[in-house]
Amino acid sequence: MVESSRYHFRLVEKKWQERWEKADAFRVVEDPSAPKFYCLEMFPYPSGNLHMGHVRNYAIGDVVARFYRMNGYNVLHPMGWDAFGLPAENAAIKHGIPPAKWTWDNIRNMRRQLKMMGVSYDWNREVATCHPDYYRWTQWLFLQFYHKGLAYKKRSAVNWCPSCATVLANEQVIGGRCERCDTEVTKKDLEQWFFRITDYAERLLQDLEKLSGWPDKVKIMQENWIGKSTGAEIVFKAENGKEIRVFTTRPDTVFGVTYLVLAPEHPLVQELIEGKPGADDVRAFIERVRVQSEIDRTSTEAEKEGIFTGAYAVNPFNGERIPIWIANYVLLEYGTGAVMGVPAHDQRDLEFARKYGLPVRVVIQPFGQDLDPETMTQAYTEPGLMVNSGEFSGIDSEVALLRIISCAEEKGYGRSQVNYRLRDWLISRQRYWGAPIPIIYCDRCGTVPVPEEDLPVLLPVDVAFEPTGESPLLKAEEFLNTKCPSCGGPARRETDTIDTFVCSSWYFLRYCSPHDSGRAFDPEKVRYWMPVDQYIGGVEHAILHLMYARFFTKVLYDLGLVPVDEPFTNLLTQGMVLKEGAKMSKSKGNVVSPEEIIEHYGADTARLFILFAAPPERDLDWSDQGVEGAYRFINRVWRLVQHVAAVVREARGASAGNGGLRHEERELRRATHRTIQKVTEDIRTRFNFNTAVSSIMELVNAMYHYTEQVPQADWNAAVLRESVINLITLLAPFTPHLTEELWEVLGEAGSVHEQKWPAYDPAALVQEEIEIVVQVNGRLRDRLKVPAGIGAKEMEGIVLAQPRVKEMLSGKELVRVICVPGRLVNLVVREKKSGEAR
RNA sequence: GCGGGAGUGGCGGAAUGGCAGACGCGCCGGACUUAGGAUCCGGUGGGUAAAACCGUAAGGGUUCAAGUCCCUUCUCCCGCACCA
Repeated sequence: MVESSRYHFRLVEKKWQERWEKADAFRVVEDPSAPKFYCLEMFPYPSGNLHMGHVRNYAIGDVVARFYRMNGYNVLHPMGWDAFGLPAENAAIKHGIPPAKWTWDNIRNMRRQLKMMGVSYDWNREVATCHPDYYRWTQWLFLQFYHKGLAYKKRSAVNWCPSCATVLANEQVIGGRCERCDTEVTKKDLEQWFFRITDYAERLLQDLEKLSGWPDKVKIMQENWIGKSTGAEIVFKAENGKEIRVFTTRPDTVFGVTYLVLAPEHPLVQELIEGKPGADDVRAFIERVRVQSEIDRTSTEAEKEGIFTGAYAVNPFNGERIPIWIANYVLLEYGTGAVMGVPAHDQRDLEFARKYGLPVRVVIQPFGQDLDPETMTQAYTEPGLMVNSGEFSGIDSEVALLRIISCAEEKGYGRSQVNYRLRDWLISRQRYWGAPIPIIYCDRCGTVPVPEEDLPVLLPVDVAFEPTGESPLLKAEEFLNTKCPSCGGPARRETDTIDTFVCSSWYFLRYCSPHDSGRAFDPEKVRYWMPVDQYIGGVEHAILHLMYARFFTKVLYDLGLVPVDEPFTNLLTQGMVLKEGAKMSKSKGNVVSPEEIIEHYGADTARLFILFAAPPERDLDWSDQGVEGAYRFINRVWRLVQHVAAVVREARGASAGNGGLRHEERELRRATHRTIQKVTEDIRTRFNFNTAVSSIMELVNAMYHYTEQVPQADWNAAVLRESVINLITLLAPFTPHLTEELWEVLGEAGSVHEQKWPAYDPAALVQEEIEIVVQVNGRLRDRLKVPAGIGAKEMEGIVLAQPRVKEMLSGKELVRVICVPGRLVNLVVREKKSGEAR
């Protein structure tokens, strides 16, 4: 083997990155004559440096993009920056760098790192959400929502992160804590802007069915998040005449109601307790619950606490007078903020009733069993026979449920009702580094949207942006004070900025026409490129980003702005990159820096390792030794090609056929074409890059085997050439620099990345002889070479004729023979019983 | 608690119901070499002298045949979590 054949990855990677850039190799334009493929990876927040999760995400995306490009698709593969957000402000506060500078510096560095990876992006389409050319259109979209009545302002108790000093959307509260900084979230009463995503709850739920290319896991998470429940709203009347609406999924249990419970914040509570003897105690209770943290309040383990208000209501179904309580476990935000207590048929209610000595009444009996309301400890929640329920007694509860709703509708004290857990999307943020909400407040005209021609509402520079809980823009006088677009009088701008999830809800549309200065996106180009054919990113966005992007797409579809109502046809959610079984983090000190790895081993090695180490959906444990392995493999390929390069170059134009080949060459051809088949299927149908790479490794092993076994003078140049050319082509999406260099080494024309993806030759896969397995009672007993393509009967004949098989069968009775053509023969035998022989 | 996913060599991981452990790492041996932490070749689940046999979290079942299908249990991970 040639000695001086070390692969100089540094020189090679740099060389090709420069050439690709110079040639604008991955630029793409609409081409109606070619099938399109939109390959998109979630764009990163420009935190300053790529991390291994990015490397994984973008390595996967690049294989997909390159694969489809080689398969004749016109591939859109863009990259950009989710560039507004809190870290820029926090860094600015800490280091005294303006957020804009910090962000743009980070973008520059991460762009450089991405280019080091050799990812095939069309950099002409790069977008950054913090650029006025971009956020102008984010603001424009806000206005479209506003005009459609989908953006509105309301006062309510909202989630507040004391550390970030801003409000959070419901989705951004994870287990009572801030999604970003893990601080415990509190409630604050504020007037805020919302998007009416609940109007789309049903469609967001229904259309999950269209997403056959999404993992079930993600769809289930969204389904749970939307949280549809069907039931009824029933109106109880309080003694003071006020209506108390309750939502229930079990209207069939309405005759079992023995009390009502309101959320402590329920607007009716104050007037209900007015003048009642225990009013002060109730007020004290409410105060106590209010200061309870969200976590304490909503934890399943938390003690259910309540207090009687002193007031009563009437059950419209049976006229019964029932006490009205308030309790910490009833949430104002869900349903109507009031529930009916049916202790016999709801576990929570039962526990509450037992604690406070409230009566328990059974109204549904299980078939063939008697419930004792005095002693039961488990609520009965299944269907059964209606009892104690007036005219509905004696019928099946599932039937009664519907009749009770009809009855309520007729008499006007209830109706069927669908309720969702999904809340409207709170998009105001009391922070600086975001797109200003394009709204102006005028004393005379009220809330006035900024006219479209006045966009963008520019974010002022030189603002003191320390988080105070109020928007820093309040202190920017020049920004704040403006003229009313309607009457020209003095007016104030809205000072809150837009949640960054809004910015990332439409970036995939902007990529279609990133430089269009007259509109958010060009409908014709969107029509050509959308929807995204393959979206790739972390599962942590399963709810937040992916649901918001779906919502945006649906709204824009309804506005006639885009032709699709789902943005992402196929979704791949990659697993995390771990080190020693734990998430990489600075505090654990187990962070592996992509840039260092690339400098030490090269981008191809980093990419290959990360694709080979685990299937993409699974978590991947970073292994330094595994990286070494990938590095070795790349050098092994390099040496192999160097070794055969002269012969392969000579053989240009020769075509390999099956005729007249010796055994070793037929085997090599077979290995080549089997690999083409395997790699193609692994990439296209399952994204199993790990097994695709392993099969390429097998091909390399087979080629080494050939060059060792057959003396160089006897090498079949055509067969060898076929192998090498295919090897390089198959490997091209994984290790683009190495393969491009080898392509040149072999003197091939053009770029390997412009080659047509190979198709396998079925004839090359044909074997004359195959090995089959002989089993006796399912246990492996022998292996046997038989001619390929023979049928079951012939196989059976050959096997039974084997001396070894005859020996194994002696003294036994052959009961049955199972033949799986091409695979195995299983002989089912049993001991001959002495009596029945012959 | 509810919902989802996963348990396979020393490790990462392969296996349309049909040879468990492909490929890689690690380890062992050989070759080449002044040298090898480079490279090439071979071996490598346990067990045995060799077989037999035992092995895919545990237990049961279906089947000629189960890592794969069904039931029960355990463990771990993820999501939701008083949702009325």
